[in-house]
Amino acid sequence: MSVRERKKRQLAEREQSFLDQAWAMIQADGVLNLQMARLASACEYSVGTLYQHFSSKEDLLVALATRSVGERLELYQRASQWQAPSRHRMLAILLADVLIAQKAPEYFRLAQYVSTHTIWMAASGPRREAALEASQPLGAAVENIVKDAVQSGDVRLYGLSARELSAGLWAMCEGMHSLVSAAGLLEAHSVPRPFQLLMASANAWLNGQQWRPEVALDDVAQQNAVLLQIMDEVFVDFPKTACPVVALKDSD
Amino acid sequence: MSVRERKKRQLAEREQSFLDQAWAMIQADGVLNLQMARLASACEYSVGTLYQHFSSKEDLLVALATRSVGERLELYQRASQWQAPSRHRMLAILLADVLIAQKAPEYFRLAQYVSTHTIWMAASGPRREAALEASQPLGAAVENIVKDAVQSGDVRLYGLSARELSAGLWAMCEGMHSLVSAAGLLEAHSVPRPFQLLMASANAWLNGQQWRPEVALDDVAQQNAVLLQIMDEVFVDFPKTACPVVALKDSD
DNA sequence: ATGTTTTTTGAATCTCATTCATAATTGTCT
DNA sequence: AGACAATTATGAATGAGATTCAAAAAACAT
Repeated sequence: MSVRERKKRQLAEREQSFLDQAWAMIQADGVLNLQMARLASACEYSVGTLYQHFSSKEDLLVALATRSVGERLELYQRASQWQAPSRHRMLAILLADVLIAQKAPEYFRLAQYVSTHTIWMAASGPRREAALEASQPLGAAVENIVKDAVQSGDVRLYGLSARELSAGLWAMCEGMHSLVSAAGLLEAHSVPRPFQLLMASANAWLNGQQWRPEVALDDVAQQNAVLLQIMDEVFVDFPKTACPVVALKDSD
Repeated sequence: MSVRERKKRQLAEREQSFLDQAWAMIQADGVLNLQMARLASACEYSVGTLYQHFSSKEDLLVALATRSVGERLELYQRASQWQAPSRHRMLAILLADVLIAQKAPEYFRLAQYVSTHTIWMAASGPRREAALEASQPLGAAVENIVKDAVQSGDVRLYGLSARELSAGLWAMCEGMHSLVSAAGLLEAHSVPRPFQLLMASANAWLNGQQWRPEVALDDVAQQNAVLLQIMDEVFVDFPKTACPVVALKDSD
């Protein structure tokens, strides 16, 4: 019966190669220029075969976004498992997203594009299910931090669930990435260094939740120190120069 | 020379009628099903004429999003000019967006779709400029509140500009609307009543900024009271039943 | 070896956005 | 008014690309 298995595996492999290729093409030319026929022939298959895997282009895009959750998750889990105060771990989650946005701007663009009602609804039902399923571990990683925080008395839930509590920060993070990716918008509103602002704003939110240890809003040095510490201890493999979040007040 | 004037006016009127019709069609069938040819013939003009106004479909969508800023602005200005503590006025801004999202869900979907890198970049440069320009008054309305707040000692800027300070809340608001419009996402993460959560989270952020008068996080009754007051005094013309933000803890 | 089922193929189809040569209208000048 | 020029409007034709599906190939079963 291992024939069945092998078949299935080969199918899955082909699907991955389609996605690999699609990702490469998107990174090179942007989502708008991805063409199904081009993709198929780049993978040395026919369009028909491609359509056996994905019911439509949108379906493929959702699959792609789903798959690339993997890298994000890896960083989230590092943050979640880091031996440090819960508050610092929450900041590490935000920083993870910032680093990804730096490293692969197309990642967030794709995620944003795909979660648009228009595109989202054009994907197949099962594909959407899978995408939601894949995002669960991300939520779980954050939930894990929140639960630790509650347990150690760093924060109180006031009747909310851990997921609900973190949703505010989630929204802030998503929102800032959206604003950033709308070229010119933040500049037009005189908001430079959006990611630094995100971190500062997250600190305000955490303070507002009375998430210990609280940090003085004007103590930029301390806030930066934490971020540098995260870079040193959690995201060592990222160049510190690629971290656009430190130093909100002085220098550049 | 009034001939020139009349011409110009008629041109503008035609453009509006295109946008009116496009908006109606989008509300009925969604962005995905808007067809340029259909739109043109519904307006009793040829496609060519339509293309004299908009360089592409994306261009039209951006124009549409730009125009519908108007209604939003009207609500923002009410919030901005309301005679009430600055903190309440900030909440009124958020509530304005929630009310619009309730009344015309397609508004936020369109805005989100349009601010996608993919669509945004496919619009013409001047159109993008105009869109950014049109969003200025929204920013100004908020900025106005922040400045009042600073003046009356309700909040401190700590070296940020008024716009920068408000960007965190802006991101949170945008982000939550994005999350909401990705069907099933919040449900999958067990986050019901996102708008209530948004308001609660905004309160946390405001507290974190030490924005006076501070509010106890667990005092749901007081938080609700403020929202109801806003509905009563600022958004009287909206049915209170259409306000999905009150009562986070009990009832439904 | 032969028939049957499954997979793959890619040319043909279909849907639209976009263009542009032509027609219609408007404006100008005598 | 009529003749010529400039501007606008038209919609059939074009083009780009997603999607389909009848036919061919491959895999499988007997």
